[in-house]
Amino acid sequence: MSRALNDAPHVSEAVRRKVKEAAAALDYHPNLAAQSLIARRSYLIGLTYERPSPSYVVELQNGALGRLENERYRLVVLPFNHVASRPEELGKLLLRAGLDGVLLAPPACDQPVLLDMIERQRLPYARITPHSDLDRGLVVAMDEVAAGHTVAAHILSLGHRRVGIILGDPSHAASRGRLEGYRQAFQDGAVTIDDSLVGTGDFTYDVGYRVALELLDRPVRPTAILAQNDDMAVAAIAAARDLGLSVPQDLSVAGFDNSEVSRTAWPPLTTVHQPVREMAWDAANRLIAMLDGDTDSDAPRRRDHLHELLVRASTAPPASTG
Amino acid sequence: MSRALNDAPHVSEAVRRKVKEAAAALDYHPNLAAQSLIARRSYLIGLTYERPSPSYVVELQNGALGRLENERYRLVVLPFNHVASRPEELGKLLLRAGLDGVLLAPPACDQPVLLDMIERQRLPYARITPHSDLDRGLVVAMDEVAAGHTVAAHILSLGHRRVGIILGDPSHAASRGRLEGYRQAFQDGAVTIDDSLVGTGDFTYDVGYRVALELLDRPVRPTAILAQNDDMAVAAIAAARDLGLSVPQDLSVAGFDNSEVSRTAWPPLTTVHQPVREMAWDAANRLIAMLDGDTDSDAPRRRDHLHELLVRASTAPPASTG
DNA sequence: GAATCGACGGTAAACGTTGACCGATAAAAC
DNA sequence: GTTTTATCGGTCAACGTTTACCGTCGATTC
Repeated sequence: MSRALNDAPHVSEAVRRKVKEAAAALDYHPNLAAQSLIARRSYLIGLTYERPSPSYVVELQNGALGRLENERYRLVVLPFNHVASRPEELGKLLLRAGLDGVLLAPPACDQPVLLDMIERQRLPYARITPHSDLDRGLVVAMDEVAAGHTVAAHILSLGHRRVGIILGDPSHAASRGRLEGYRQAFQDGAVTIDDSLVGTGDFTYDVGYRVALELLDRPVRPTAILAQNDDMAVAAIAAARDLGLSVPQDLSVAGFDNSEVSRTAWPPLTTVHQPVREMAWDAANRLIAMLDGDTDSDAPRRRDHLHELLVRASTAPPASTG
Repeated sequence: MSRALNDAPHVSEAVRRKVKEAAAALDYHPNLAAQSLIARRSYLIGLTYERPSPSYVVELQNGALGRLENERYRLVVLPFNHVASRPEELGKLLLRAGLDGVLLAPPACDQPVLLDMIERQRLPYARITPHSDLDRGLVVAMDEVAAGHTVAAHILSLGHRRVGIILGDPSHAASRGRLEGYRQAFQDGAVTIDDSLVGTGDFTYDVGYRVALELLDRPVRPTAILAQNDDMAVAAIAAARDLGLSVPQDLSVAGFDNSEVSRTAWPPLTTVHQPVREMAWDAANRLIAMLDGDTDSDAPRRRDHLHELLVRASTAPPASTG
C-alpha cells in the first residue's frame, strides 16, 4: 500500500510499521517508471555543454549535482558538439531524452532555434551565462563585459600599452562580451586597441599556441597578452618561452576561467574566476523550483553572479616602458 | 498505433506513412515512462566515480557516452565521495536511481559490500580498472603493476638510483598496484627502494606539493621523483622550482595518467597513458551487450587494455652520477 | 461462385504505482 | 442502546504504451 510508505494520513501506526518492515526485508524499491508514469515526471534533469575544458565541465556538473543531492532528481549529461551548425539535432536529442528540465551551458543556451523547439514542447530550461535574448527562460548570468573590463584594466594599470589579444571561439558569445569589456577598459584608459594585435583562437591550447607565436613575431612585440581562457593563456606562456622570453619579465599574460591549469601553470596565471559551480547550482535550484511549482513569481527570472580577478604571478609591469 | 512507428509487420505502407506524418506534425514523442514500465527497463546507465582529476572524469564520461550515442540509453552521473567509509550509502543511491546498469570506476569498483548489494538486487554492473575480486562482474582492466613497472624502469634506465616516490590515495588500490610495479622494477635493477623517500599523497596538487617539499628537503636529495598521478607530479615540479632546482637537470619527475596538465605543464611531463576513454567505452559496450541479452558467452568477462609510457621532457639522466 | 487462407486493423489486457472513493468497524455522543 | 461520526483498510480506475488476440475483409485457389 502506497499510503504506508508515503506517510499519508488514515493509516494506523501499527500497519505503517509492519509495511515498512516488510518492505525493508524484501529490499523493496518502488518502480520508478510506474511512479513517473502517474506523476507525469521523469525526475531527470539534463545538462548540455559543448567540449569545453574538463575543469569547466566538472564544475558545472558538481554545481548542479550539489543542488540535486537529496532530491529525487537525477542528472543526465548530454554533451553535444557543433551546436551552432545543427541546433535542431540537439533539440531532438533533448526532447527524446524524456527530461523534466534542462540546463543549457554555452553555446547551446544562445541558440534561438533550440530555445524555440524546447519552448514549443514546454520543456522547462535554465540558461547558464547566455549572451543573447537575456529575457528568455530562466537566466543565470555573469557579466562578461564587466569581467573583461576588470582584467584589461588590470593590465593597463600595470603600464602596458601594446597589448595582444587572443580571442576565443567566435561562436561563443562570451568571446564578444569579453572583447567588449576590453574595449571599454581601453577607452577608459585612453588607449586604442591595435587590431593587428588581435588574433582569433578557439579556446584550445594548440590554436592558442599558434596565435600567440604570430602575435609575438611582430616587429613591435606586445608587452602583454590577454587570452580569453586559461588554456590559451598557458599556450601563450609556452610560446613566449619557446621564443626565449620569460614571463612576466618580458611578457605579461592573463587568462580567464580560474581553471586548474591556471593554478598549476608556471608562473601561476592571473585570471578571472567565473563562479561556474555556484551558477550551475543556482540554475539547478531555479529549475527545480519551477518544476516543483514553487511559484515565487517575485523571484527574478535573471540572476547575476559576480566575477573575481585573481592576480597571480603571470602579470607584472612592463620591463622598459619606452 | 505503436505498430506503425515501431516498423512492425502487418501494417500497410499507406497507414504507416500517414501515422508517421501525423506524429511528426504533432511533435509527438512516445512517453518514455510508459515504455519503461512495460519494457521493465529505464534505459538509464549510471556512472559512479569519486572526486578524481577533472580530466579523468571527462575521459570516463566521454568514453561511455561515445558508446551510448545512437543508443536509447542515457548516462546518469553519480559522483560519490568517501565510498570506502560508507559503501552501503552508495549502494542505496544506485538502487534507488532506477538504473538498468552501472559503470563503477575506482574506488567504488573495489568495494565488496557494494558489489554484494547490487548483485543481490540483480543490478548489472561493469567495473573499470578494479584491483580486487577480479572475477566478479564484468571487468575492464589495465595492468597497474605493469604500468608502474614501466615508468620505474624508465627512471632506473636513465641512471637514477635515489628515487623519491609520492603515493596516491591509499584507499585507491591503484596506488598499491603501481607501487608494486615500482618494487618489481627496482628488484629487476638490483636497486632497493629507500623507504624514507616514499611519501603518501592523495592524488591532489596541494598535498603532492607538501610531500614533494619534504622529499626534497632530505640531506641526500633524490635525483628523480615518481608521482602516482600527474597532478602530484606537476606539484613536485613546482616544489623543485621553489627550491631553486630545475627540471629535468637537477630532478627528473614522472607522472601518471597523461592528463591535460601533463601536456600543458613545463616541462611537459613524462607520464603513463591510461586508455581511460577506451576502457569506459568498452565497459559501456559490454554492459549494453549484457542488458540487450547478446549472450556471447564466449566473450571473456575480463578484458585488459594496454598502458603506454610517454617520455617527454621532465625526465633525463641525473646530472652527476655519483 | 464458394471456401480457405493471409493480411490488416481494432480491441483489450498488462506493466506497477497513486489517489479517490467506499464500506466497515470502532468510538463517541445522545 | 441507538445513532452519528471519525478513522481505517480495501478496491478500482487511471497514467501511456506494447503486444497478444480476434474479427473482418480481400485475394487466391479449387
